[in-house]
Amino acid sequence: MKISYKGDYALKAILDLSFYFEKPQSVDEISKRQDIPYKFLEQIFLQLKKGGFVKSIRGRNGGYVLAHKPNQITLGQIVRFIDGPVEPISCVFSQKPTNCNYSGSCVLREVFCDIGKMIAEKVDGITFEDLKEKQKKNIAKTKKYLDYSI
Amino acid sequence: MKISYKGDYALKAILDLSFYFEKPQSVDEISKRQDIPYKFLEQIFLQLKKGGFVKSIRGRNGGYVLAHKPNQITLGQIVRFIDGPVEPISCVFSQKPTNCNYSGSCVLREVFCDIGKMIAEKVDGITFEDLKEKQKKNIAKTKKYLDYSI
DNA sequence: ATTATTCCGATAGAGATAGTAGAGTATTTT
DNA sequence: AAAATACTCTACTATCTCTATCGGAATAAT
Repeated sequence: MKISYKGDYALKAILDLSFYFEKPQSVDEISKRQDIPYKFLEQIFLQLKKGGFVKSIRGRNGGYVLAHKPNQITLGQIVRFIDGPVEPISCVFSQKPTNCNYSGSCVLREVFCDIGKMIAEKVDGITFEDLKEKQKKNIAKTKKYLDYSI
Repeated sequence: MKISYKGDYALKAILDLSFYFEKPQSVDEISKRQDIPYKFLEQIFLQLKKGGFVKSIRGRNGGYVLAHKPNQITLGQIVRFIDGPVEPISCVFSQKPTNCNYSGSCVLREVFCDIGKMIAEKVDGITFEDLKEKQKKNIAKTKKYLDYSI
């Protein structure tokens, strides 16, 4: 698993929307709040919409909202959608027969398979509701004021 | 962590050498045994040599040998050397201050930090001695199976 | 001298990454 | 009706990384 800028931005965007479940947020607002290049974020949202993660409201006062509740979207779903499989090497998930000499018994493959499972368990076990709640707590702890009106 | 072909080849090469600790193996032999493009493997060995993982013997009957015993080389060392940090995102390991809005309390960073630690623990806890022994056992099993099938 | 081998620098095509540009469409407000 | 806001869509670019490949020089054994 390697998170690209695009993936990172997508996660931040979804997390941002999680704080405003019902109210559409414009690309411009999110771009500024999360410090993401506007035009890049535009593209990312189009992709996230195609993936069924967000819905758009066009026209003035429009923007994006989550297509599902934050507790129904996992970190893993977004990561996989944007950056592909979370496994560290293709032989773990590809359909093609491995070209290892000891294909059936490749010890390296076994290790990476284990690691892939560990990662998957982690990212599939975290929802954006979890992240949102955790962020709220973190913010309370650091006593930082934030303009999240909920 | 994302393992490239180069990284995969490097791991296979080191594992291969682990079976012949004292006897130099030529790039040609390893290239054939592990099904790795010859010229690519040449480059990889030069890099591994620079990194102090292998030693070379030039000229006829030359080749490469491990610079240390297999139990003193970990999977993590090679992966990091060839493919860089095992952490899934740069904000986890980079020195630069994060450009998160909530830098001190970025929940995404926390998650990826956790994952990075999990991966590091795993790859740093496995030596090529471990892999070698495991492979031996796997081969024995396969052989047994083959004997039965005859 | 011949052969086997490492050493080294250059090149190249394909694809990914991280954007940028600009015109078009939909909706609301005035 | 017009203006303002905001999403939609296609295309483009510049840089980098990945995965090699090529040709030859240096070294050592026979």
